Amino acid sequence: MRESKREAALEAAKRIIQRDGVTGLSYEAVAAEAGLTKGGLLYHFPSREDLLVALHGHVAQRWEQAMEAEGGAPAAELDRASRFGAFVRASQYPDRAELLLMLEASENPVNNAIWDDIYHRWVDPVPDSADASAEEVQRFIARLAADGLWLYESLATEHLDPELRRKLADQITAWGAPEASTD
Amino acid sequence: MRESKREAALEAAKRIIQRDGVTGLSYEAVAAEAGLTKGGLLYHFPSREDLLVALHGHVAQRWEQAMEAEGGAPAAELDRASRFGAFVRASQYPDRAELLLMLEASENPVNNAIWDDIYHRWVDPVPDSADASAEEVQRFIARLAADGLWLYESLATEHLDPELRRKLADQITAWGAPEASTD
DNA sequence: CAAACTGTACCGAACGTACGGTATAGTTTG
DNA sequence: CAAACTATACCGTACGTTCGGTACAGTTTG
Repeated sequence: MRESKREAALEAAKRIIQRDGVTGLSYEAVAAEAGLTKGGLLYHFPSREDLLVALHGHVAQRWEQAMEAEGGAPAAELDRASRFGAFVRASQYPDRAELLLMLEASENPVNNAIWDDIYHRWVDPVPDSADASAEEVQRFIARLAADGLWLYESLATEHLDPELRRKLADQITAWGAPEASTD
Repeated sequence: MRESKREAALEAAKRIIQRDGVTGLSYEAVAAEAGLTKGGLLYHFPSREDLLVALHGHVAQRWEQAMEAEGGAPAAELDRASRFGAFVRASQYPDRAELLLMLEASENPVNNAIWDDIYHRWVDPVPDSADASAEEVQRFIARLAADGLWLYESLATEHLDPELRRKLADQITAWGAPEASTD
């Protein structure tokens, strides 16, 4: 048991957030869920803030791992089309905890940076409004559609039919990679 | 005639949620913001749950009013293209409180119904996966892109350039209404 | 007509509990 | 041995909720 229930605590914290939202995240709840005591938790995370920061890192890392699994490689090793394809495919399987945490992060620069880093690795920067070509606009809209799919699946009580979901992902991917123009 | 502070309290609650999230919504905070006392608030909203339900209704109504303003008429009086156009244009100006509340609602059937009603009035139903035509898929993706735009503007620290934002909205609207251009 | 009564809209203080955090002493495990 | 815990007790505060009271407009009734 040496070397830590820390990971277990973070996984438990993630489950609690999925179930009860960020408000439900208390030391006692996490301790009960993870099978350790409040004292043990406080040993790893001296304050609730510390727990939250660690949780952002943990969940964000899992998200990037999911995209890497879809793409078969880290972002840096993929061309733009494959990178975007992995991003879109991963958007089919959202995690409620991700959405809740990203929202929570949007008001906190430190946590926001955690998510921003990953975003910057996987999606193109926002085009300049002045010299935005039709193609750039189309690619950005495809990215927004992927975000929309992700949001939809996060919020909707009833998930989309897997077949339709795949159709949507394929079409969004196609629109996001006009021509075979790689980097 | 003595003025009801009920409406003022709901507006105050909305501001508090925008600023501090749902967690920040306490009787004391709302009372201070709305200029009445905790006791007075309790008179109108006997429990925190009651306050939240009323707030969902209030904010959702404001959202629909924004879409009606964009479309120039209630959803029922608009054809599909104009309806979707109003939906997309309204998506350019998101309200952080809306996102937070929609998220909160997604776990509560009563509150969820409030938002669902409006959604059903303004966007097409999800296509059947079996007989989904390419056009239906395209329209649904356009709707997802509008949601993505809305999410982006809700979360991003830096808002999009208004010119680019308009370009995006126009293009999304065009994709959402293939073969028919009513403007 | 006025006194009594009713309902609505609040105020203000208090209560109980949950929670974040502290403290500390003991126990397992690599 | 030291890191990684367990177990228990405690403190202060924030918050939801209860409750008794106030002010006043309108309605009823002797």
